[in-house]
Amino acid sequence: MDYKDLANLIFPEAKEITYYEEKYPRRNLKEGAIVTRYAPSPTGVMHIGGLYQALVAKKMTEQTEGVFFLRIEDTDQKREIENGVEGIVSSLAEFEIEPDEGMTSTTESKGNYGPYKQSERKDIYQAYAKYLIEQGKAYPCFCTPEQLDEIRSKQEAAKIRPGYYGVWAKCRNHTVEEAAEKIKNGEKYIIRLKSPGREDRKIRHKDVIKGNVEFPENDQDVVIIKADGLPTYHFAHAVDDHLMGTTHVIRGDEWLSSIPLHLQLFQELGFKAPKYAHIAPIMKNDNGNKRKLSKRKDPEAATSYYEEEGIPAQAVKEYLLNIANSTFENWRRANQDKDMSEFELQLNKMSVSGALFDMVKLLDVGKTVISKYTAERVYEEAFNWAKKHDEELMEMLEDKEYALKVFGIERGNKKPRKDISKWAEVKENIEYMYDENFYAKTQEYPYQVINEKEDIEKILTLYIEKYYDENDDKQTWFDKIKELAGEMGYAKEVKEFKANPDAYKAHVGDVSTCLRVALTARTNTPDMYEIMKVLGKERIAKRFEKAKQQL
RNA sequence: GGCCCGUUGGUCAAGCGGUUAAGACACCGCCCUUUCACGGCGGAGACAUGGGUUCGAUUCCCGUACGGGUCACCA
Repeated sequence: MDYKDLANLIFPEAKEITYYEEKYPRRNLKEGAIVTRYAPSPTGVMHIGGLYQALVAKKMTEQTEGVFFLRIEDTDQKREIENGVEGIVSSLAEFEIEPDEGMTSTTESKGNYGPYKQSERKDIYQAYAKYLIEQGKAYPCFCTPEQLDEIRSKQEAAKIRPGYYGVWAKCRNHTVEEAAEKIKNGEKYIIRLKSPGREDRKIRHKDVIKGNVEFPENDQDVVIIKADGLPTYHFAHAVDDHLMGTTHVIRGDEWLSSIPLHLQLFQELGFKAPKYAHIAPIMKNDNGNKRKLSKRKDPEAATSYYEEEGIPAQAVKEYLLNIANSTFENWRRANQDKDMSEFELQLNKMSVSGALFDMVKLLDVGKTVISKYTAERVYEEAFNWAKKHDEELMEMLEDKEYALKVFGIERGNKKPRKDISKWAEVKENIEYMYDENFYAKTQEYPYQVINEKEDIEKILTLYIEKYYDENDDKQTWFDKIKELAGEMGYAKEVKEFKANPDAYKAHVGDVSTCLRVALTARTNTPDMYEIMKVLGKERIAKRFEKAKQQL
């Protein structure tokens, strides 16, 4: 009996690997094209770190006319959650990160290198495991979990490196006959790699992001096929990425220390190893300690958070791109109207250590992004968001014509206002332009310099009766406020006031503020001329009446 | 604990042996302006630490401290 017989005993049904090698031919792509993937396990909601990886991977393939595919790593049935795949697919879609190949729903996929769900690739893994066994590079292990625990305890007690290797790898030394015997007796087993590595030797490797790294060789006889017949991550990674033609493995840096194992697996299987790019995680400051953004503790760790808050997907992506390559910021400033797909991301310029997530900066990106939108687009997005998350806002926005006027204030010019960073802020931002909300909620008027009852009353009365005309252009409109200021004995020019502060109680700016407060009950609003135009004289007059009553 | 990786202003970060150590966000001041924003100008603020190597170290080497990752029939 030889290895081949043992392999046949273990996997009698498995095909020759040449079958798969021929079924999945090399991809015909142009020189330098990157083939990479996003390969999550469907174990929970999508994480911002996953989105980050997917974004980077997608961009690299776009830039090189390569292929980006979505592979589902569901080899651990215990951890899988319901609708896990659906969640991943829809999250990616929400951020417009469309895979060229791979899963498109829980059950469907596209592309010629599938299945793209590992649980459906069992026969493939087994064929390659069989291939290794035939060559004596893998073997069945009959150790029970209890025995494994025992080994570990001994190792810990003796303060030596834990694991299944060297003299501790009992089943490694079984003869084929012994192994066959045990199998025939019905003993349970898994398949382990017979590692050719030695811990006292080093391997050097160049990671695309981390640069040169050095590790001891892998000497662990890791499990490659589990008791349920499915592969472990490591084995599936090697087989899949070989068959799918992956050129670059872009993944989280928690995998960096698996490099020796993975390289060894590729070596033993006779595959050409891909390039690796290990991305640093996105961190969070937790009482002075840095830690990974956690789904449990940090709401902003879930990609759904951004949709709920109404932070545009584009803002999230631009922020992420900024973390990836800080040169993005400069590029963005120089190319304000270009699509971010034109920015050329460079893997080797990515930071080797994890960046702290900065919500303030994200929101700033959001402001800039939204400030560039047309009123129409702001309306559409805000309305869509409101439909899902804010009924009151949705009702406000039902009158589209009016809403467009409101969103059109100081928008579309060279220096648009940057006052909305996310859709959840819209209501607070425009509320006062809606009479129903305005009258229901306004109790206090924050008058500033001009705050005496008679003065305010007089300003409001004079302004509406004598000065305001809806047909005035902006200059005339403002000149009239100056005239009003003059009539009231205030300085018509701020400069005049500053030059001679004792001659006046206040200046034209203070008059404006007084009007603004009476009109909106705030000190901070966009251009008042435009606001008045939108409201119309009648509504202005009504608001002034209320303001007077409240004095 | 072993093995890896890292450490430039509050945050994100340029930098590759000689720099006044960029820039962005946040902060402060000024200007512009009817106000608020926007914009412009300016300010404060950093190379973790100790040893080497070198004419010269933020940059190279070693140690220390701190942070992160990893040591499963999880990915």
